[in-house]
Amino acid sequence: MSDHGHGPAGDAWTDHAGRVLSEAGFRSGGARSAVIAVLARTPCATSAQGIFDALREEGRRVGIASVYRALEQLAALRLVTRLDFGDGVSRFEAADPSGHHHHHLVCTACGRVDPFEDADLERAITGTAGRARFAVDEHDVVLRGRCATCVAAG
Amino acid sequence: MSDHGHGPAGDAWTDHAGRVLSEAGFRSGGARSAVIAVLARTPCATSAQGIFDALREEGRRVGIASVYRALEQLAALRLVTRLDFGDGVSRFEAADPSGHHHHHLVCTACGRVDPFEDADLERAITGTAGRARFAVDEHDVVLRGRCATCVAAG
DNA sequence: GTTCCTGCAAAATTTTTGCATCAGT
DNA sequence: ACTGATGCAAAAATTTTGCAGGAAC
Repeated sequence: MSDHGHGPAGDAWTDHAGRVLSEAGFRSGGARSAVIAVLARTPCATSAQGIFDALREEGRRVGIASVYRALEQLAALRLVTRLDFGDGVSRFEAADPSGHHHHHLVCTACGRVDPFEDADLERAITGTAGRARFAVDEHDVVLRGRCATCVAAG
Repeated sequence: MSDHGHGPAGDAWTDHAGRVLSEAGFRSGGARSAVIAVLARTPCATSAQGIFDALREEGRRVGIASVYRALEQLAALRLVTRLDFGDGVSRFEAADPSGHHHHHLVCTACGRVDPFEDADLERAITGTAGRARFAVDEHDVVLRGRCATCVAAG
């Protein structure tokens, strides 16, 4: 693969995250940097356990508590988005500082998660949010169904 | 209150649920009936613990395991919708057999959850689902922000 | 009477917290 | 040096499972 190690966020996001963190008064520790590195190269929602496993595989000895702490801080600073697909595990992904984002298709048969983007849907949500009696500043959309592979498998 | 005890689903839903359950070969036990009764009169997403508490308050001695088991069965039969607002607690609400449904506004300040409906949004989702490479049969939308009360409170 | 349902307790899972130690500024 | 960051272990919170007794059919 020529695109090795580059997720949707990539190095630009890594740099951005470091900048925001230091401006917020956080120090640059090893565990959090490692979590950021994994998120930067992960294309879509991963769990805390998934990040922990990835770090262990590359020989990095981190405590899973540090992974959770890092994710919580990153989410508070809006550097990562927290997602819930209803399987009892929180998932996380790097958040583009421009606000550009995608939503998710979840296969109810195999658990596969695919990202998708849809401008019409975003427009509709913007309209809905404008009419709501809440000051909306975030939204999540999850579509559930069967992926092409599972449909083909019967 | 003149509308005492009637949620959005009400008695019609209670009857429908009983019918679907018996057709699916389930017996009519006390715990599950009690869970159904609570769901029928609850206007919007509640947690298993909330249902358990409601039952205890009315003097019904149910095990929380039975609540979870009932909810799982009802969800499998599509009689209830399972929701996740990202706070680590699964929530449930009666599902209208017609497919008519609403989505949710969640206040990030006080935790309040309000339902809303939006035909434009539904249309957009239908369009998105049609273009997806998944066979979509379900969707969830969560809008997060601050409710009027919390906005007013500063 | 058989099989499912229920309640209680125990277990499993995911996430959070306490604390001594290490590292960044 | 001071203070935040980290790893480990213990705790907390939510959900699931095992099992004996009771209820539905």
